[in-house]
Amino acid sequence: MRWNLLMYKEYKQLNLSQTGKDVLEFWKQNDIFEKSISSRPATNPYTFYEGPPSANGMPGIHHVMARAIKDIFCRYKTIKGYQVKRKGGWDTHGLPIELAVEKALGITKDDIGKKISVKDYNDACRKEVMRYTDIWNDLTEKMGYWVDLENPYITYKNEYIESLWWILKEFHTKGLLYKGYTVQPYSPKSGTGLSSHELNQPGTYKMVKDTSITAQFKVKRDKDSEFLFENITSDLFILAWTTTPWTLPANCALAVGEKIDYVKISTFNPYTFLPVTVVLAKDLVGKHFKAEGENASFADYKGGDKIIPWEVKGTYKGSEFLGLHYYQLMPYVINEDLEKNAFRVIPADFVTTEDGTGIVHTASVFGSDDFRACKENNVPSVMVKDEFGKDVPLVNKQGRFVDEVTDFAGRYVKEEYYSKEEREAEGFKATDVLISIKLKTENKAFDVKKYEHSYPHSWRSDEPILYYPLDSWFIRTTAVKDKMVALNKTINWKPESTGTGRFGNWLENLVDWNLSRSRYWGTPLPIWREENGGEELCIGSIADLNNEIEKSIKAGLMPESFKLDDLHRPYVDDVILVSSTGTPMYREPDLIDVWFDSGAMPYAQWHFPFENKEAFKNAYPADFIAEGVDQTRGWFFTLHAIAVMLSETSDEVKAINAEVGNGGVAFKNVISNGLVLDKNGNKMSKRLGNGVDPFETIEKFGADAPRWYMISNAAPWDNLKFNADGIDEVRRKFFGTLYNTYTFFVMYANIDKFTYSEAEIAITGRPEIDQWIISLLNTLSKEVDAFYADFEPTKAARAIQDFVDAHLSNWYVRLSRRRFWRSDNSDDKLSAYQTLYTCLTTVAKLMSPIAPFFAERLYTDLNSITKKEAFESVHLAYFPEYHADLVNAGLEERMQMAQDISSLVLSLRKKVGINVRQPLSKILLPILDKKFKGQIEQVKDLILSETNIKGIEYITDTAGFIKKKIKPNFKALGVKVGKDMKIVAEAIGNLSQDDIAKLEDNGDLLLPTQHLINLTDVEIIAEDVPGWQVANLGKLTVALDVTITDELKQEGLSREFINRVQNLRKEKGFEVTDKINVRVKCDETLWEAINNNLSYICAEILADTIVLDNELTEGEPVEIDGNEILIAISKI
RNA sequence: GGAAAUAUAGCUCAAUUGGUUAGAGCAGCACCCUUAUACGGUGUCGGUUAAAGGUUCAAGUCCUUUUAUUUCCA
Repeated sequence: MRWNLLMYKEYKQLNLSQTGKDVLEFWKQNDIFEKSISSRPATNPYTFYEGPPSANGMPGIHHVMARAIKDIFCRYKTIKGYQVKRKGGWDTHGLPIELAVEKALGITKDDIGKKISVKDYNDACRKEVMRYTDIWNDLTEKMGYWVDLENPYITYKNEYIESLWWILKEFHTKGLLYKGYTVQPYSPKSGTGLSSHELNQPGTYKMVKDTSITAQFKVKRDKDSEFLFENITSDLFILAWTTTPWTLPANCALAVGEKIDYVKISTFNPYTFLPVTVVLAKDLVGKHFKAEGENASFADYKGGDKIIPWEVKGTYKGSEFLGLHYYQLMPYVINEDLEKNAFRVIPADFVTTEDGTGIVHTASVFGSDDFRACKENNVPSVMVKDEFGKDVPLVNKQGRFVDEVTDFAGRYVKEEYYSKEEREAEGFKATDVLISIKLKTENKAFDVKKYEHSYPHSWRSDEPILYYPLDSWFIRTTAVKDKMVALNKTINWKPESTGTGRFGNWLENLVDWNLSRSRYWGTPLPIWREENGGEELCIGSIADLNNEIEKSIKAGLMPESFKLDDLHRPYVDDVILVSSTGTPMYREPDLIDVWFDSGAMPYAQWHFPFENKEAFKNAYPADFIAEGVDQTRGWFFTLHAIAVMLSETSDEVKAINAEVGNGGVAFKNVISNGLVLDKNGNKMSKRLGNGVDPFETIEKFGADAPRWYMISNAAPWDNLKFNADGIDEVRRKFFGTLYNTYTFFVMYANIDKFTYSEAEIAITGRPEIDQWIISLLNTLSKEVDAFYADFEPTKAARAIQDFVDAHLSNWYVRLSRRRFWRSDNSDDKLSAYQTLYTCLTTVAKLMSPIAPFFAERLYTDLNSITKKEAFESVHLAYFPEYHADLVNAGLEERMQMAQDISSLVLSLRKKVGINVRQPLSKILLPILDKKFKGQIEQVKDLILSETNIKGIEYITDTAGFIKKKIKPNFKALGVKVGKDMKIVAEAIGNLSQDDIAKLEDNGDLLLPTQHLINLTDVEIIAEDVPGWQVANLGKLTVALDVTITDELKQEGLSREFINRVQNLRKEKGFEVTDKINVRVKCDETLWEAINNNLSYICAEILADTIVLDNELTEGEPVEIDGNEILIAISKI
């Protein structure tokens, strides 16, 4: 490596991995991240919220993706001049952590408090939760994600919890926090609920044989149901099937599918032999009726006959039944509310016609679907009052019927809950069987049989679980539903569909937020209650709590020495408060949903409102957040819900919202990014072993290439199929090209000692090609700015990549190379340096949000020599300004023409087999319109040098030389002729060369179809020049003169010779500035060619002399035009 | 079962928002260029735009139904 302080750094090769490490060190040594914040005015904040990761698992490559997106916009806003503080955070509570600890300690949930104290358990959780912190921090650093890791918020800290309590208290005060129940899997034996995680344990579901009943629900005859009684004489029943007959006393509704077809059938009850008419799903008739009985004689039927006659009396849609009332099947419990609002038909989306009758018996308290359906339709539950006057279900917590169910009082509802002896005793019958017998005799059962199905069992006791209503604390989110929906519409979602669809629909169907979790490691619910549930106190701060504790101590309920240092369980459970009447109040034992922890981070990260009110105000709400789409109902929801509710309940938040002009949202812009799949589109998982290790990837490619690959390949919200080959492609194509461009620049800049110390040459005074690339560069800056601002990083990356590859490297540098070689220090050369320098530094800035390392290296390598800007880092610089006056559309257009024409000429050369080193005399260009010639003349030199052609001739069609083609412009014509398009298009296609000429002369033409068309309705191109080699692209047509004169031939040979000498120079390792002498042994034809172009050749190869030496023996043998020659070169 | 996303060349993506011969890159093949040594150029190979139906003068694009993959919820 040649390197001194005054020279630009040159590298042997592109090594992004090493670059990453070097730049990281540079950032660390110079506190660049801190400076990127401190150098921006605090009065111009841009707020980003970091969704806290949980550090109890290893990070994967998808974390690199998600965090790259966050990083991009933070860096972008920084170089746009905003102060972007980003506080890191850790999500530290929750089930995954508890499970990991249970696994590590070899215990189950049941052992907590027994084999291990809650204290020891929680200490283990506290340790576990930060287990991978170092690895996460390492990744954060290596991937270049700038976030404040020094002062993160941690959700288990007392201050954090205190903020959560404050929020809960605000909600509680306004009646938005209440105790209700949900139906959950419950094990009567162990007396606990089972989490969905526990239900997903292997072996939970087992095949069992249960008694199933198809029950007859008698329809009340009234004006709503009258239509159903048409043409029948018997009583009318709805058939509903259940595998849990014990839930029938609690029946409160029947659910139908609105789109399902149902039939009404007259027949006889098989147990009572009474005539009945029943309703069931059309598709299930075959399961309940024998084909032989259809339309059999009703008169001939005798009770007990095997074949029971039946007849279809009508067909209905489920929707027609909605609102029908029926008589309560087992009327043990009844009250006014039930009388009025229960025992009716409701719609439900879970009804199918796979089993049963297509009508579902619904007992709201014993099924979660049932519960939801009843709630949605405002059907009250069948409940009884307990000793405290509280509503409880018909089955108690031991799994026995309550006294009100007189016939079965005290009986276990499930056979399995009885002991083995009891079940084997003489005359024992399961409760389900007893219920069946009762219903049969009462003409309420249509069918009873054993049914085998899969049913969940408790992994603890191995007995079937019950779905059972359990106490839970809820946040009344439904109270602010409309506001949440309205405010969601003010949020900018990327992509939009997640906001309107997934999130919007979720809000439309909002239910109250179940906050309760029966665990140990989490934020405790700060609610204390009297034992009978009478008085209730919600604590909103540590001070409040201490106050209450003091009262309690005075009342003698707690020891004087008591002091609470940790708000977690078990300590907080030792707190017993005193009610206004002097009775003890105990804490509600639940923890709260961890999602509340993270959703409250805007407030709790600052310990608001206890501290940092200013900091909070300056960072509320977030301008931008980004997480995976799986957070839609997670973090995105909880942030939104808490923010909207606080905007309604909290005076402090209201005041701040008013001050900062916030309508009540927690975030204004949100990207929900997609998943990272493996290269075959499969989900990455530990089991399949197809995960990609982010550390290995970064070690191999550095962080920039993977970041650029992930961002440029697919929009963030599309799933990404991660393929390491794609990273390599990005490295070669984009970074490789940019690196080459830099290398090219510094190679000559170092030779010429270009340090941008000369005065700036006015852009308008620079050559056409410089003005062109500067024009494109400005257009690019504007586009990229708009893309970033619109949260479209993919479009930004693609635009930058296209500029670097197609325009900067393969056109600008390619055509400007000779300007850098010239040994004089003309303005032209200076222009070239200044222009390329500007392009490189500008590109560095534009790409810096996505590829922060390489951009840094590129920028600082250049800027540290020129000192053009005072910034020590590209991330401290500012986004390139857009100069509209430097954008020249006409210039861009004619340069595009030059590129197209060159490409056409090269393709013609290829077609006729004349390579580019052989000069040709001219090309012919048909003139398209008035400005065409002027445009081409300005870029003529570029075309000629690129294609090695001597001249351009323009031709017009006056000689009838050119054959033209005419095409309809459908877009323009469509508006004009509409339905006649077909005939018009055909007529235009049939126009003769003369007609076309007339149209061109007059500006319009009347078609045979009587439509008047003008020049804007069609596109006319010169298609062919008969007798010439011709190529077309769009409107452009190029004809090539393929005649090779002797003079051209000699020139061609000279260029071949130059090429061979240059190859030799390179082989011998000469510097590009070394001068040489050349001796050559060749035939006369070649020598004549060399001699005739001697000065040109010498200049090209930096030779002082070229001599013919037919005695030459050393030298290198090379081949030119089929002849072997010898060339010997030597440095002077 | 509900909601959402996606489906275009072997692979990764475009297609000016409805305008007529659906384009790039990669991979493959052939040739070429280069004092930027692997970036590039020219050509070649590759498509019933997931399927079916509809609206329209005109559909990859709009509508309906279906299929596949994925996610979230139940």
